Amino acid sequence: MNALYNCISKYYPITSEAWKALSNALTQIKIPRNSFLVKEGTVCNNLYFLERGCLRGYYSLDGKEITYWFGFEDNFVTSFYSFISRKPAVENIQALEDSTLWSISYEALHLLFDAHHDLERLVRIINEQYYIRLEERFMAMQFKTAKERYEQLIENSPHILHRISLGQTASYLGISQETLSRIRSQV
Amino acid sequence: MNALYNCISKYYPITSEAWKALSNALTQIKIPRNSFLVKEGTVCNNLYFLERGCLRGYYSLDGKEITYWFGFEDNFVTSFYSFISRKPAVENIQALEDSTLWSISYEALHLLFDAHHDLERLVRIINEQYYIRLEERFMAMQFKTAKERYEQLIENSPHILHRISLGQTASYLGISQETLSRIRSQV
DNA sequence: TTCGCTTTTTGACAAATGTCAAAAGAAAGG
DNA sequence: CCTTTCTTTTGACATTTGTCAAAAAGCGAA
Repeated sequence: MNALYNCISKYYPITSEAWKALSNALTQIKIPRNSFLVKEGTVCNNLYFLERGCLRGYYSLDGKEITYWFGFEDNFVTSFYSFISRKPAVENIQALEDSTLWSISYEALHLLFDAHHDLERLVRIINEQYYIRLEERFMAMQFKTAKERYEQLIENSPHILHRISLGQTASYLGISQETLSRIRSQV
Repeated sequence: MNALYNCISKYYPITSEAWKALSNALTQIKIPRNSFLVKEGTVCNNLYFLERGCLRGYYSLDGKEITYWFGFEDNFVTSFYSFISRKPAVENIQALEDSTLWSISYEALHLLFDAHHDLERLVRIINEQYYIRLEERFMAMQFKTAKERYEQLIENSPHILHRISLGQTASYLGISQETLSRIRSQV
């Protein structure tokens, strides 16, 4: 639980009462490689913190799997749309490695919000940071060529290249596996 | 100020004290067509609510203006990255029509957060909804063809087509004006 | 209406990327 | 060590989209 504490402290230092309440509400879960944390069509009722391992989020489109996200250590994870709107998820989240997470339910989290203004602030701040990251990715997707996006990935997230297969990385970049293979051989 | 009250009530009904405090912190501003609400290189110190008019956000890239966002009535507006991180904005926000907005400063907003848990919750919830919208646009950009994105725009935001020029709409969709013109003639 | 300006459309061609199929390479299990 | 399976690379070609230039259409002011 230390990793989580350190992680949230970087966003906003909550009081020790708030931390105590939060840690009491958390459950540790371990899932094996290839198993699912979220399945499309079901409501995602939990917010997770990924302590160890690696996950990917993907959509099914015309029989293909399109990866839109990877999660590594110290990432918060959920089907954001489903968790917030309480509607069935349209995407899957799957473990790419054996993974250890901490889990809190929607209900428990919102009870904590009522009791601890602190915690709601923490989540507001984390949300904002995740919004900014998404915005950056959106801009890159709209304005940059495949090659530029690949170079940006090397720059910003080199770990992806080591832990993720080419096909899934290509999907994440919004290009075909063959195109990524060719870009890579140019550099 | 009614429009704002109605708008936020749809997200989360705040107490009348919180509303009183909020409305006291707001300033009305009116800006003429073509003037700037945010200029790149400057820190955006305010969060705005657009009561009447129309705005666009754009980047300058290789001498071209790339529009990434339009705002209409009942939208919250700011350079999110700049407002949150307190760093200079990389984009511009410009009025496309004479516009009326309500403005609150970063400092005032955060003082209100301290005093009214309510208001912080409201903003958390609004942020979450805006996150979901961005996520949807991101998915469309990654997975859909220009034509599909255009059809989705007709479906979701037909008002854009009436109030925005073709060139700016094309930029918003991430395609060239010529391509959009050709797509339009096919349908 | 007519002139001048802006926006939209069209054509010709180039560049980027996708698709399909096959070959090469790497990894895992017996 | 060999076989099987999965991943990556390569080739040939199709499709999508971009770029540049010019024509056409729309629009406001005199």
